[in-house]
Amino acid sequence: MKEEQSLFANYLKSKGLKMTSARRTVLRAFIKSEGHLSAEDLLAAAKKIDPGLGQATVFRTLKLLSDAGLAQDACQEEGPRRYEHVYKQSHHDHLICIGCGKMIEFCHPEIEKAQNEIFKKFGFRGTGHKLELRGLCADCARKLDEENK
Amino acid sequence: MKEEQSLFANYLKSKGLKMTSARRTVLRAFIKSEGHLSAEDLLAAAKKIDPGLGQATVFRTLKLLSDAGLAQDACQEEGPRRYEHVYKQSHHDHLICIGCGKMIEFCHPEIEKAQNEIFKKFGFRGTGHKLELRGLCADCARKLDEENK
DNA sequence: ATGATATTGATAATCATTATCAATTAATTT
DNA sequence: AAATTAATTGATAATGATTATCAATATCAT
Ligand SMILES: [Zn+2]
Ligand SMILES: [Zn+2]
Ligand SMILES: [Zn+2]
Ligand SMILES: [Zn+2]
Repeated sequence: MKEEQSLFANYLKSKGLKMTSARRTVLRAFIKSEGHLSAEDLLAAAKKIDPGLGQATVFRTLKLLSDAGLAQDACQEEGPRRYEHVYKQSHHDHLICIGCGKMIEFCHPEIEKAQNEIFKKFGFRGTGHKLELRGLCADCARKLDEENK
Repeated sequence: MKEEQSLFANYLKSKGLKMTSARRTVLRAFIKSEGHLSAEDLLAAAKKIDPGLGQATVFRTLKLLSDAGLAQDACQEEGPRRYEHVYKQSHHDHLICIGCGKMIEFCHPEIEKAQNEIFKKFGFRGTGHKLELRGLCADCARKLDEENK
């Protein structure tokens, strides 16, 4: 928490940007948050700290947090963009049930390794990736089978 | 081509929907297309066949093609949704340069295999996945290094 | 051909995000 | 500590992509 604070502060200073109370508010709300949250979610959380906060500021600050390496956009389901913590957070990918929306986070080392091979093969300097597996969870698969019976 | 025609016709019939000239136009334009195209792209192509075609129809038909299994949405870069052929097309994933936008399609069997393991591990019935690797191509990496020199 | 129903294109509406801008605030310099 | 400079803010308008609405039209099983 304190660490994320100073990481963000350093980032801002390095870019000639200012640490403001609005940004502190958004950062605090983001740090307290969990999972994948949209700008709207974060605005709601931040307004509990400062009701006067504007929504544009949340969009702007979320982008800064992303540039600063504190946030990254999580799986791109339909709907608004969603962010999650990246600082001190282990990398993971997402498995989503297209029936009920349930989401599972996982990390598969071999996939990660294979991705590096791809980068090398095509002469790329890898910076990241997004992997999203989609399917039916056991419950939803069963339900579907019964319906089609 | 003829095959995609009849696949689509069958899909429509199975859903109680109608094969119309507008849908035939969109399908023809889609079949002739290559790569990843947006609704706007497809509208432009389809208007060359029938200038009176409405854009809403393209959005609607693209969704139908997707439901029918002829199209799927390709990598989700910023901007509008993009579709690509799926019928008789081998599966592939995408490698994108964040510098110049260059995109490479690849398929890595081990990644595919590992994904099936994940599905099994969590009791899912897999239906698909989207993997997007991001990085700098050799050219862009070199340019960046020189700038930061 | 007839009738029931799906479809069309035009248009308005929606949703998420960005741009604009005058007033305010933060960091620097005196 | 005040003045200076430039970035930031919140409100609001604008944008871009997509979806909803609806009266007129086209399709298809009968
Ligand atoms: Zn996650
Ligand atoms: Zn489920
Ligand atoms: Zn592709
Ligand atoms: Zn490049």
